[in-house]
Amino acid sequence: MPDWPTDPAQLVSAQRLLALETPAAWTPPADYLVAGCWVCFSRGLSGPGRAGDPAWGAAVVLAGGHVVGRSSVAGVATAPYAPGMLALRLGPLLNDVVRRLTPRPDVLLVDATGRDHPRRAGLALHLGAMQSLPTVGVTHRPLLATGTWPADEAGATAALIIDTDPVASWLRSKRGTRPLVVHPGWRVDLDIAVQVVRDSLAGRRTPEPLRLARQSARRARAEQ
DNA sequence: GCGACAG
DNA sequence: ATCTTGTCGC
Repeated sequence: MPDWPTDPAQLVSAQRLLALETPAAWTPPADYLVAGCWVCFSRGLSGPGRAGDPAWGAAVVLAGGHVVGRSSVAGVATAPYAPGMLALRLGPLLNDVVRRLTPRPDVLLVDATGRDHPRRAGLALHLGAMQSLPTVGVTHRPLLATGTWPADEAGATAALIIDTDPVASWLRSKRGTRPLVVHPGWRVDLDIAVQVVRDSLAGRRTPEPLRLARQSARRARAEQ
């Protein structure tokens, strides 16, 4: 496995190569294991931050709605946040958390974009490629893509496009709440990405693997 | 030139 | 991103 890029020029170059790759499409098996990963920072931190910011990462694996594995780690951010460069800030820590995760999930949810990115290679795609793991991105809003919201009905979707390319999808995960953005990641296409997120909702707005990973990361922070 | 900009 | 607080609608 190659090392995680450590400077902006290296990341941009890695993203350009990543965008050209065409790995075999993945489809979920019956009773697949779905994981989520999350990073949280010190309370009160605001703005883009900087390299060395204390950070806590966690990942949770679910099987049929039950937690079957967890990992968490205390570490640091490796760069300030900049749009299109999130992988430089969070990549090494998330890579570490996911590497320690057992059992190995079939698919991983990441709070980041995929093809909705200046070089069509957001962190959800990048993390999956580094881990050889199918990934799905879930964010509150698009990075570059545009599209109107879906109907206010649970499960409704609407296209998010860059130029004419559908790169992500709005998904109304719960009626009466803001829709999520679902991003196909490594080895996952748009329809499968939406299916995986719908499968993991458990009636809430936020997919259960991400909600539990966030909870786990905050718990790790509280123990410091 | 200006604003917007995953987390 | 993170956090609190308040307010509204069911």
